[in-house]
Amino acid sequence: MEMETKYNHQKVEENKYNNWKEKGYFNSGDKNKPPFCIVIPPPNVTGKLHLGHAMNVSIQDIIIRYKRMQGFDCLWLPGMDHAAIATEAKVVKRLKDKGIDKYEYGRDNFLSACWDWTHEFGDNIRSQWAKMGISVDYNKERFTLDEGLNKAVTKVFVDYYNEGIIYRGEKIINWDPEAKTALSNEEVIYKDVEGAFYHLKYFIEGTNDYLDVATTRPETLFGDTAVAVNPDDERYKHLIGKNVILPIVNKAIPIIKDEHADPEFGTGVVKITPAHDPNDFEVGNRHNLERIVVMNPDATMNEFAFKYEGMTREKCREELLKDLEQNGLLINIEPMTHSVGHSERTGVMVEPYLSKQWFVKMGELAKHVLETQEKKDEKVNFVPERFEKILNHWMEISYDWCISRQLWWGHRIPAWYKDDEIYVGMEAPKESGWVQDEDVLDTWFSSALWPFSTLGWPNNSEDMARYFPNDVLVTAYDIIFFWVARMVFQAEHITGQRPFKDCIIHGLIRDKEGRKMSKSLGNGVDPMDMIDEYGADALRFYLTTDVALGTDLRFDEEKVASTWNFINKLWNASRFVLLNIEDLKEARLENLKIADKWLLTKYERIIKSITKHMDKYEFNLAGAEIYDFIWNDFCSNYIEAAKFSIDSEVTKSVLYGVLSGILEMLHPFMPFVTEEIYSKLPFRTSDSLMISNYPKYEEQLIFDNETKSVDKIFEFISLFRKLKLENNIGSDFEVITSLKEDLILNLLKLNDKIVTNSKYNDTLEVVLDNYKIIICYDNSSNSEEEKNALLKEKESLEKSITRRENLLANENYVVKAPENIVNQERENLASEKEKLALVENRLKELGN
RNA sequence: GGGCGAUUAGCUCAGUUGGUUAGAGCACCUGCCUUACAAGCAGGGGGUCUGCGGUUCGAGUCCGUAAUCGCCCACCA
Repeated sequence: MEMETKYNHQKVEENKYNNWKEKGYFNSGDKNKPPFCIVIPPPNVTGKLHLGHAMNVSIQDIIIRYKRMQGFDCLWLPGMDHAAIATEAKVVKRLKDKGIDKYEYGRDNFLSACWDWTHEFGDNIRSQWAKMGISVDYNKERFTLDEGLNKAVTKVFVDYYNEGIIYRGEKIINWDPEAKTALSNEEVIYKDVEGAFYHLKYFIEGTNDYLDVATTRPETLFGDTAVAVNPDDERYKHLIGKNVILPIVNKAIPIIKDEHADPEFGTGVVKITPAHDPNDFEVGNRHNLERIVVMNPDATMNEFAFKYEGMTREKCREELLKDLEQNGLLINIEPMTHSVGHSERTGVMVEPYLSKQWFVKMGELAKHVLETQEKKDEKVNFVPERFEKILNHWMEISYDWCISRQLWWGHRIPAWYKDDEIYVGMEAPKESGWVQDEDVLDTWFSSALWPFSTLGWPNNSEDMARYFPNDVLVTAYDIIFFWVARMVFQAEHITGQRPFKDCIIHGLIRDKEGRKMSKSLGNGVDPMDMIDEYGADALRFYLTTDVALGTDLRFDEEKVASTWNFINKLWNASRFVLLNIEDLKEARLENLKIADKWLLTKYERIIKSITKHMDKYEFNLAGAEIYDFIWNDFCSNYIEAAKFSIDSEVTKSVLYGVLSGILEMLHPFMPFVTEEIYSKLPFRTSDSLMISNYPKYEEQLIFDNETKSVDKIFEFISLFRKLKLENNIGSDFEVITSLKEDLILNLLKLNDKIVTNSKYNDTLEVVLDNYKIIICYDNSSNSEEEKNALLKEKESLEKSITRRENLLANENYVVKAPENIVNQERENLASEKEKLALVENRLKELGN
């Protein structure tokens, strides 16, 4: 048995993962066990995993390993997301760097470049998963763009089309001029920007009067087809029905009345650009206004912008303002901050843009979810519960979902056109002349089907029957809108069931100052660096136990280091145990002494409590309790005591039993080091800790009375040490005591210090309940310090006694509080009174 | 404008259904190389739980209210 004195995480974590994998421990499918299933939130194949992923997969692995050890047939299904727009952007850039233009390259070549990218980054992600130690079943790995998922996506599209849930329509959508595609509302991020309110003169036709029209986007005026005033706005009532002359364009457009114009806002007059603003689009519908698109897909101005054609929207604004000013049409510029939508992926300003796209009609789907969430046994249970509100809120406000994307990397829309006809189906129409829609689907459309498409749906697969609905989904709260909401309504409409029973929501990882980690701030931390430095076990334990679920974590490397210390502690405690039980053949919990009973009781209680926490996904609490148990109960108390009886079979058996249990309890959190230590046990029940059993609570190993008295003994030991230290008593002392407890005499190293008559004159009594030791020492220089310590203690005891006496004198308290609480209070009062008496005695001896 | 969360020790965070004198890690102070671990051991100091009001025998915990910070959603011509 050899173990380094210092825990070497690199050595310990090496080679274990592949061994587990090769032995098939990650595989699912044992029909003799009850099923348990989690599907991984598929990471984008765009890059490498960050700390958020590390936290996300750590939580899942903890749950899966815990359930596996409890005898479930666990399927943790891995996979990745093709991430349509994100990946496409990366591949476009990669090609561009090589001097290749996407459109010249062509669709087929481009897609093959995307697949190359996918394989490359897929391998990368898999190797990072391996470093994290996550026990996913690679036999079931899926990709959101693989054949089976494509079939699922197509079927859903076709069915929805036939049900009238999916439709094609011309609407204002969010347009990303960089990626040249439509976006959903969720993919738009609003940022406050310093802009301006440009006040322009719209002359009233045939007069020298003008309306002051304020706009933040003057360049869209080429698409103006009206100006609107509020019907109740007295200032403008007389103008309704007249025309204004559109500046620069010199075209007459009507002044209309519409509720959309807010008399309180700006000048109360609003220009109406139906093709470039969602509100104006609605106004246009109400008044049958023409829709004029004035920009090209790349957000340069088109032919409707006359001489500005070809300019970017920014350049156009600049030039236009100059011209307006020269013509005396610019009244003033009023600086203002307003919020402007930006593309989540490319970061460019989103253009509200009139365009023909495919949409999912949300009304009924959302309503169904809201109804299901009312049903206790059918709803998705959020942990923490408060996040359910986010789901419900999304369902309440949901507008139709724009699902078509003008991209190539993704599921191609199964619609074909021939003249004015549309065909939607699983296969292309047989006749010639049909042309397939060029567009692909929003990446979230396919990931919304993930909980069941990965299990073989729409085929009637065994996996589908066995593992759906999934038991748990784990994700961060920022993804509820994007993904969770869509999985829920898709599953409930398509399968009639919730996608998963429990939805566990964790927080985001920030830097130490609480800022988001980002490339531009340079404050990102690579989980792989942390693993190199402290090991995956330390990182996993830290990420999953430092904060409660749902709360953001401020990443602090020092805490990872301190988790490493904890593992080092476990390592060394194990080293002690293993070095001393090498010859143990079997563990027999017989002839237990009180210290053994004490530890076993604590141990059983920990099992009970940890199990409860694990079942409620309270990993932070489970972590804190096991940490405290190992460090304090097991190491500081039991092992220290065990040193004095290390040759006894009982001690060895208890050390073996409790250490094994500790390894089992800790294994889901830190699989590597626990497996390493487990492999060094003199005998074990299973080849690997991974497939051994999670400890079960055993009532017969609870010894309440012994535990109470040993607790008292440890309390007494602490008191002894404290008083000895407070009174500056070094090693020159003797004791007078009738105590026989080995625990006390051994741990305090008093065996050779017991006398009946001491050579020292000064004494210090250490008393707690029935335990009493008189320390004899030379106090010539210390009496003042002892006196001060005693006075301090006296004061605090008196304070506490008064508090308790008042409490117990309160009849309401005695009558209404539970009996055990009151009794406890009485006991404490009595014991404090005893202590006080002793303190006062001693003070008298010292001459007070 | 609507909603959610947070506010507890110097820092980062726990704190179950209200119940002894509110906990941990790190940092700090004192004393220790005690043969598992000095990345350790034995002790210690440090908090009127953001303010105010209420319910209760009893409030960090429940209710109301105010403040500060953060996030989400909506609006922003």
